[in-house]
Amino acid sequence: GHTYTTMVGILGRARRFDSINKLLEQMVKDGCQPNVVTYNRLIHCYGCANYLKEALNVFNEMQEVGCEPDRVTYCTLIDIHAKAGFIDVAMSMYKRMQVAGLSPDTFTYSVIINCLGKAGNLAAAHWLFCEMVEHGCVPNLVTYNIMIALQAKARNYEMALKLYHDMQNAGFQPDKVTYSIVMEALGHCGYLEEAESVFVEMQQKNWVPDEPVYGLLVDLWGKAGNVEKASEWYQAMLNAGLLPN
RNA sequence: CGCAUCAUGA
Repeated sequence: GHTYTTMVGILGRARRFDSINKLLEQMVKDGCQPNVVTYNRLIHCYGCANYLKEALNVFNEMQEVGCEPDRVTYCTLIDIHAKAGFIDVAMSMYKRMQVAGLSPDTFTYSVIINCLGKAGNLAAAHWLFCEMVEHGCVPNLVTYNIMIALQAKARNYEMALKLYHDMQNAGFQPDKVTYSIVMEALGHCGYLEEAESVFVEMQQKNWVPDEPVYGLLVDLWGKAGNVEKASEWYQAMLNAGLLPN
């Protein structure tokens, strides 16, 4: 049983779907019933290959043979559908798993929140953020980063900054991504000096700025019409040994 | 019980 499940994982990574199906036949012939993990791996492999319909078929099949989908099954399905842009399917899976008495983990919540936000459904994203807390699922650094980015994109800059502070109160140190999101928000507000001071703070915290961070500053100053500042940051990037994209 | 899903700035 274990060996078969392991093989399904290996073949899945190699995208050998025909071999997988043969293996499953063999497995059943040997009297080994595929278990939840076998199915979960199968669903994940189909999802990665963008065969979402097949993934859903596996989901239905496993229930027909009396194998109850678990938390990972739902998380995987939500994950692959959200990433492929099928938020409606992801959301209905979310509802289904709640009916089954399960709730997503922090990763899965983050994926859904991010996708809802990207689709412009900020209200739903925020609602889900609240719901995950109610379910006792603790937001982590990435979850906060996502929420800050969404608020910033919706131009709710004060809300973004509030979350930025909430995050620190919750005991999370901002990382490179947080700083870059905050800098972008400040820049779009026209607070370019503030954005630069965030850059300084970031370096004080020993974060090494990467190309996107420098690129952001070049872009912000450029859009503000300050060619000197933009060139300055461009030079700083080159001095840091980074190449423009 | 374990194995299996791993998200954010360009």
